[in-house]
Order: sequence, then structure tokens, then C-alpha cells
Amino acid sequence: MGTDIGDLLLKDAIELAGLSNKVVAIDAYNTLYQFLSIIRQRDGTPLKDSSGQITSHLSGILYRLTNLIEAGVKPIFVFDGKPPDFKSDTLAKRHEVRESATAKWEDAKAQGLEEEAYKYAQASSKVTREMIDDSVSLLELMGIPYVKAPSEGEAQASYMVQKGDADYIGSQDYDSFLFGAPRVVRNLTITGKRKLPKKNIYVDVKPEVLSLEDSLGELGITRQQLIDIAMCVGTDYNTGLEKIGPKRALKLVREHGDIKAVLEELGKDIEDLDAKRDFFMNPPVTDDYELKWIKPDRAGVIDLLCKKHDFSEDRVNKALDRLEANMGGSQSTLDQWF
DNA sequence: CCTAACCA
DNA sequence: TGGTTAGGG
Repeated sequence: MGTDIGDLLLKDAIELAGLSNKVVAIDAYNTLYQFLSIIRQRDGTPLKDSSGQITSHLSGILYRLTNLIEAGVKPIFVFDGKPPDFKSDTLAKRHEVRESATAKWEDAKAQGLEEEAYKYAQASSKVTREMIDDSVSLLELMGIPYVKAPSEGEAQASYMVQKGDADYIGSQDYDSFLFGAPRVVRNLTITGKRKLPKKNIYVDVKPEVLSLEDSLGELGITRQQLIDIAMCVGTDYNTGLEKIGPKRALKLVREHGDIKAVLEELGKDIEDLDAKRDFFMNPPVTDDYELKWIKPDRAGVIDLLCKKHDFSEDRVNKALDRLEANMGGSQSTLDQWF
């Protein structure tokens, strides 16, 4: 998913505390997908309520956002709108990959291949309309603002950071840099060691921040050239050129100036090149949003999570206690929020 | 992913 | 107390 330019970019590890009082525009699709693929049992089954509805995304939102707000972060969720027409190949491909992964998951499960089963279970994850609606409801009840993008969520989030309404984009992908995001934060979790599944390896997962300006300066290129490099490697809107990874793409774009000259040199072509380049530079965005963090509606959250989706009332109340304590629950913290 | 419980 | 892991829904 996204574009594979991460190796070219500068990353700075930080503590979550460093994001205190920062507004982070979280890429909703990216985050929900992450929750769905990772919040699973050992056999690969996602969390479900008694009626069989998947609830991994709701669990992720409740606990992750509670942690972020406790750390002083001011999160916003940014949802996708209508994707551009030239994304249809990528979307079709994702659908295909999901279908085949679902079948392979069944096979592996039947054969008792646990590791395989888990891998394919993850790849079968799908963010459904219903999950998005559920997530929006939960955010509203938790008092956390969200924005509905006219088109790509990452484009909208990038615009909000450019405008100064947010400080960072929260996403694991690098696409927002193509849309001009000044700052991105990855690994937006509570800091700590994490055990790799099925392996005896522990890795330090720390939030890391990336600055577009710093990376462009380091590489000695412009944002348009970064877009061109990404398009050589492949984006959601085009398949990459054969045998061209980020390193060679960087070299080629530096050498020839832009992707047009690179394509001419290689005798290749990318469909709708101009429209796609322009979409990255000038994506559809909106100013129609309001960012307000308000006191959570405890009864509403309990009703949605516990009554409708079988969450433990005890656990949800504990999370809400923490949320309230840091978000308009006490006068002392009110000032920093409003 | 995250929490909670368990054990050294 | 902190590392580890089962269980969450």
C-alpha cells in the first residue's frame, strides 16, 4: 500500500510525550486497517461481538485514543471521500489480494499451519462501510473531532497541517509527503518493546517524526521531484517502472530533472501522467470542518460498545475515566484544551 | 493493537 | 517491579 519511498526519508525517533499539546491529523483508513490486521487472536480471528460483527477497530480506537489523549496529544481522525478514478486499479488489486488471502487463510487453518494462517488472516482485512460508520459514532461519543475529506484523506490531512490547523499527520504510509505534508508521525503508539509474533525477537517501537523540508533538503530535490521519484517506484495511481526502486529512481530523477525526461530516456510511458502529477500537487480538499475536543458521552459509549458490541463495561469505564480526566473532566486541564 | 493478570 | 503472555469481543 502507498508508495515505497521510506528509505529515502529522514526519521527522528521521539517520545510520545514530545507530542504533548500537538494536534495530530490521523489517517483514518490507514489506522483502521492497521487495527483490523493486528488486533487478532493467536489463530488469526479478529475480535468479534456475539453476533459475529468484527470489533477490532473499535477496541483500537478506544484504547489508542485514550492513551494518546492521556499523553496530551490532540487527535483528529480524517476519513477518505471519493477516490480519484485513476485509483481504481489499485482498489481492484486490493480486493483481489483480499479474496485470495481469505481463501488461503481457510486452507492454512484446515492444514493446521498456524503461522501461514495468521499471515493470510491479516492480509484478508477489509475496512467496510459499516466499520467506518461505527468508528465515526465512537469518535463522536468520545468527543474526538473527525473530518470527512472530499477525496483522499491523506491529502486533506496534509492540507490541514500546511494550513496550521494540525501539527502532524499520523500515518504509517509516506503518501502524505507527496500531497505536501510538512510533518508526519509514524508508530503513534505507547512507547515500548514489542515482541514480533511467533519469533523470539523484541523490537523497540518508538514514534518517529519525519519532516518534508528536512528530507527534501537532505536529498537536494523539490517536492515535485519527490512525486516523480514515487511515480517511478509506484504509487496508488500507477504501477512502478520495472526494476526501479527508490535508490535508482532518485538517481534517475536527479540526473534527468523530472519524470518526463526519465520516461523519455527509458522509452516508457505512464498513463495520465500530467493529471496524476497534478493531483498530488493540487488535490481536492475542504475547509469545511470544526476541531473541538469535548467531554465524552459516557452513557453513549457504554451503549455502543457494551450494549451493542459486548465490550466489558468495567474496561470501558476505566478507559473513559482516563479519557475524562484528561479531556474536560477536570477544570485544571480544561484550559489547555479550549 | 491494548489491558490485565501472572510469575519471578 | 517488570517482563511475559493470555485474552479481549
